[in-house]
Amino acid sequence: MRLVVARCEVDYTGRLAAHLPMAVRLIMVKADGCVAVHSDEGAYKPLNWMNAPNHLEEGEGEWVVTNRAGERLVIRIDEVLSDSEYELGVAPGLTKDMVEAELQRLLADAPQVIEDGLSLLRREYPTDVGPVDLLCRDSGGQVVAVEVKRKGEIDGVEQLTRYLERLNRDPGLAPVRGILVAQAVTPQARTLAASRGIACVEVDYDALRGVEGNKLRLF
Amino acid sequence: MRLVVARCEVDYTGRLAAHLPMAVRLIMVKADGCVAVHSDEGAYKPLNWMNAPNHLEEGEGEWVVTNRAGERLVIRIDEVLSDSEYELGVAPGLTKDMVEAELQRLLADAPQVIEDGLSLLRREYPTDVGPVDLLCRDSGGQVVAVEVKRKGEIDGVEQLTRYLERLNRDPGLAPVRGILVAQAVTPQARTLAASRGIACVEVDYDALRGVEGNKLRLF
DNA sequence: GTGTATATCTCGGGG
DNA sequence: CCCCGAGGTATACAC
Repeated sequence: MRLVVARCEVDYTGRLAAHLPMAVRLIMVKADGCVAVHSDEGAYKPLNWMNAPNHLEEGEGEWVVTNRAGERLVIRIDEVLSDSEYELGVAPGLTKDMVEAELQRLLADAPQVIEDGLSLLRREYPTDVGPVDLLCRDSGGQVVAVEVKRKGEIDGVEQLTRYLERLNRDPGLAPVRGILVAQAVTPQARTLAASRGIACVEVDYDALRGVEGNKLRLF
Repeated sequence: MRLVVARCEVDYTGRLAAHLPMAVRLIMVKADGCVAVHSDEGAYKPLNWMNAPNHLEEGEGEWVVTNRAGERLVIRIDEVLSDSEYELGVAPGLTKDMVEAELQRLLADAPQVIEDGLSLLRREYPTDVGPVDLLCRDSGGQVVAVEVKRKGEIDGVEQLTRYLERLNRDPGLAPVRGILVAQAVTPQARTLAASRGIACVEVDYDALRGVEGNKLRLF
């Protein structure tokens, strides 16, 4: 990884046009060739960047980074304050817990938490507008499509609505009703869901995780 | 900005739990106090991070960053390979062109490009499910809701559908029809739109920009 | 490759 | 503060 601290000016043209006036910034060039320009605030987003794969041409006081899509990042360098290279080597990857996939798995193992008598037919049931998180059958035999979210917002209601629209065209499944399951559902999402006959259920994932959750809470 | 290259191990607990095994990585600490851990690939996303405002406690071989929300980033440092500080100073911000806001402005000035005879009633017309990009009237006097996107995809159709649902409850406006305007509309979005009576219009933004566009193409 | 869903999304605006 | 919408979103995954 190469780290250059320099007074520079940056222009990006591609999906949009962006200009960054002359100032001291950090330029990162990583082992995969990607380039990022950072200011002294904001942990997450670089001001400008160009992902790998790309082509970096380092000229006199001007770097030009281009990619296959015709995007172009031009860094005009006024003064280099520091320029160092570090060998980071291959890094083992990041592991994550408690993302939606795990919540979905926990709910798939215990659908009765969502509604008494609910049983799982299939996870990730495919439709032509995307996969339904959980396809279930209720105690009365009706098919139920369940959309799992950490936070229940409007998007989740829209998504579930699209699935129901498709599922209800299948005579072998219809009539299908929908349930949005989340830790918390926003009032707007709840309203929209109600207007479309979609139920909202809030579940306590900490409780759901049970023993696994106990381990996590020790942190 | 402080740049530390170190062999370290990182754990984040908060919205989820994430673990990053021991390896050499770059730790950035910016002037606003935010912390980011980068590997040697991927321009955009840090592996782990904690935005400002936060509290950084630097102990013996272990940094602990916490924030108000109770999130916690623990960096266990095995070996420091480099540790340097740079004064970047205040930086002027990034300016952008050609984002949706500008496209919307251009279309607001020339609604006839969308459809012959179309005239603008209001930009950002407010509804209780969000603002409609352009509310127009067509040559026959009917009200038309226009959703502007750079790329026309399914969520644009959903968004417009929500607006139409509300607008058509207003007897002073109904019946309102919808048009999705974009540089390109995906077949899926087009199909969904058709099934809901929503028209799709593709416009050439380069032509729309006219003189401004000529300037941009000189890059 | 396109299309779809997720993200510790981030970031900004409005009520 | 929550909610919504946009992003050069990035990233993973299925078709």
